[in-house]
Parts: sequence; structure tokens; C-alpha cells
Amino acid sequence: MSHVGYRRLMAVDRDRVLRTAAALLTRKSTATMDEVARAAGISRATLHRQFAGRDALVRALEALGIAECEAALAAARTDEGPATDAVRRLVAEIEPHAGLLAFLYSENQLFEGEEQNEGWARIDERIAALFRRGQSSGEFRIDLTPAWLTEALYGLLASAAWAVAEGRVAPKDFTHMIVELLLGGVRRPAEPAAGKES
Amino acid sequence: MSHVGYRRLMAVDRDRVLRTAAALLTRKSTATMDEVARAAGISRATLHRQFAGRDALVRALEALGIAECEAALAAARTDEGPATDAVRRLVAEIEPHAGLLAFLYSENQLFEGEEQNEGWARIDERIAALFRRGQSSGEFRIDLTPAWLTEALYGLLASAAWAVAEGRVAPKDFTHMIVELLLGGVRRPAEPAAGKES
DNA sequence: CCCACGTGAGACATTCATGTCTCACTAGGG
DNA sequence: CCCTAGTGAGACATGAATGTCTCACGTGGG
Repeated sequence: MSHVGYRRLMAVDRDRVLRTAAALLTRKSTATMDEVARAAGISRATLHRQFAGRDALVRALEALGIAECEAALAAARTDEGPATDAVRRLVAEIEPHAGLLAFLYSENQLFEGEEQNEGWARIDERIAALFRRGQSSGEFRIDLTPAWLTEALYGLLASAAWAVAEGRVAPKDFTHMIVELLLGGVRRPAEPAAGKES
Repeated sequence: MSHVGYRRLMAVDRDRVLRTAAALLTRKSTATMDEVARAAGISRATLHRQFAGRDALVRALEALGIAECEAALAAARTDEGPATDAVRRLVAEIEPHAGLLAFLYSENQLFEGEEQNEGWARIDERIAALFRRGQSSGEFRIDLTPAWLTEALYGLLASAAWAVAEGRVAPKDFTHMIVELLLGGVRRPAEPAAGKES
């Protein structure tokens, strides 16, 4: 008889397996179910009992990624204060999950016409709303659409995650690199009078 | 109809097959060899005669992408004039091949430790050199490393290619979106003269 | 006219990831 | 102390993609 919470023999907790799988698939997106199971320290049979197939595992990872993105959006309080600062907070909050995001981002490119989790649409909308808010307040330029800025943020997050994973850039610079490039671009800001930028 | 089609003396136009494969794999990166063959209008056997296996096909596509990148670098004359303009020219030159680049970019993430084509290192270096030149000339800020800017450019190219493919942004804005975001960032530039907005 | 070459079509074997099942074992609860 | 649920190990079947091979056919060249 199974009730809501398994109290007795629960040597394997689903969340821990899921996070181990996320960490592995972040590094090697083609890892097999057997490799995932080994990484989690469980057998393939048990893994399959937790997630009925690779699809289910990926979908669970997608749900995890969506949940973490929404948590990051909430923690960043994207509707408070200057949009510029909100973007900084958002990237800082997402940073720990950028690897998983990069995996899911590229994974989504594989599915041509298949419907993607509607959670992404919600997140896209919240991020786009942040950029839109910045445009309304005059902080952001208006010639770049919020939709593109949202996509660009994903791209930069994935690029940075991969670059860090391959040792091409320092992990400590992650947030700074993304935020500075996204906000200010590569062009050196024109200094009106005395350079107040350090 | 007496129109039989292409010449069938020598080999089937290898370059044409390659470009058809590039176009298909750009849209569906998991396309099978059979799908590639059908897309090219040839049989799987003939495809296999041209490219001994999927690996060989992908490696040929990689060589094609590298060649096109180097051609774009040459056509953009990245070592002439202001670095800012050179970046604009470079992105404009790469635009037609962004789809293939995005495919190869994500494909490269699949290979963990395997050595990647040394051609990428050359291209990375040339792009990084462009950013370095812009930093030396004072056009670009120096707190973002050329290595990161190079990675970011790849990420933005891939993001834009996917966003366009999925209809989330307009194809005509491709170069403008990437260049403007990369160069100027999302933050509205401070207007030294009479600001029409506070 | 005849031959050779490249091609298309398809059969076939192989590999690999996956899904499914059984069975013995063990730890914990009643 | 016994029972039961969850686990690990492994066998087995399945399906998909691939690599390999054969063979007939048509076109172009000799």
C-alpha cells in the first residue's frame, strides 16, 4: 500500500537522483541511462522505477529547471527597483543553474515541432516583461525587442556555462561577464566629463 | 519529361550534398543519414559513398563551417578600420552561415574530451584578436576578456539563429540585433547633449 | 554497339540504448 | 521473529540507426 510519503525503505530520494542527473547531463548531454544511474549510485532498474524512461527523466529535469528559474525570478524581485539592478540580481540568481539551463536550452532545439513545456512560456514572459519595464522606464533602449533580449540572455547564459565548463573563462567572472556585456555591450562608454567609472 | 536532372557521370556534386545536409541538420540536428540522403535527393548508399558514416559527414560539415567562417573573416577585413565597424562587417558576413554555426556549436558541446578541429582555435584567435584590437584602440572596454567576447559572439549567433528559425524574431533584424546588443548592450546610452528623456 | 561506371533499391548484420522482466537479498516494521 | 517493500544484478526482447553488401539499371564513353 503506497501512501503519499514513503517512510520505510527510501534509500533513494528522487530529488537527489534528479540533481545528480542534472550535474552529469550538464557535462555530458548524451550520457546514457546507465551512466546516470551509476552517477547517482543506484542501479538502472531503480532509476527506471523513479523515472519511466529517458523522456521522463528529461521532462523531470525540465520541470526542475523551470522551478529553479521561477525561484530565481522571485528571489531577484524583478519588478522592484531599477530594471538594471533587477537584471543583475536575476543573472546572479540563475548562475548556479546555468549549466542545467544550457542543457535544457540545447535540448529544446532538438524537438522540432513538439510542444514544449508551457512553463518556459511563463518564464519567457516574465523575463521579457523585465526588459519591457526597463524600456518603459527609459533605462533600456527600445530598438531591441524584449523577445530578442530574452533569447540573447539565454544564449549568453549557455555560452558562459559552456565556456566555464571548458575552462575558457574563470567561473568567478560568470555573473559579471554576462551582466556587463548584456547591459553595457562591448563598446567603451563615452565619458562625458571625468571618468567616474573605475 | 526529358529533363532527367543532374549529371550522373562523376560523383554526385559533393558540395551540393554537403550544403543540403547543412540546411537539414540546421533545422533538425538529429536527422538520420536516410533523411539527409532523401533531402539531398540521393540514396543512402550514395551518401555513404561520399561520406563514410555520420562522423565523416559531421566532420565535413565542420570543415565547411570553418571554411565559411574564415571566408567571412577575410571578407570582413577584420584588421582594417575601426574595430566597431569590423565587428559589424563580420556579423553581416557570418549571418548566412549562422544556422550551420549554431549546429556545429551545440554539436561540439557533445564531445567531452575529444579533440576538436584545430580550425576552431584559429578562428577563435582571429575573433579574439579583433576584440583585442578594439581594446587597444580604446574603442572597447577592457574589463571583458577577448576570450569571453568570442564565446559570447558564438552564443548570440546561435541564439539568434534559433530564435529566427522558430519565428520568435524577424530574420531581417538578425545582424542588427546581434551587433547592437554586442556593441552597445541593452542599456540606453547616456546622451551627452540635450537628453529628450531624463 | 557494347561495356563500364555510378547509382538506387533493398536485404542483411551489427551495435547500442532502452524497456521489461525475474529473482535473490536485505533492512526495517509489525 | 517473520513479513514485506525496495533494491541490485542481470537476462532478454525491442527498436533505431548505422555499416555493409549485392544486384539491376541506365547513361555515357569507347
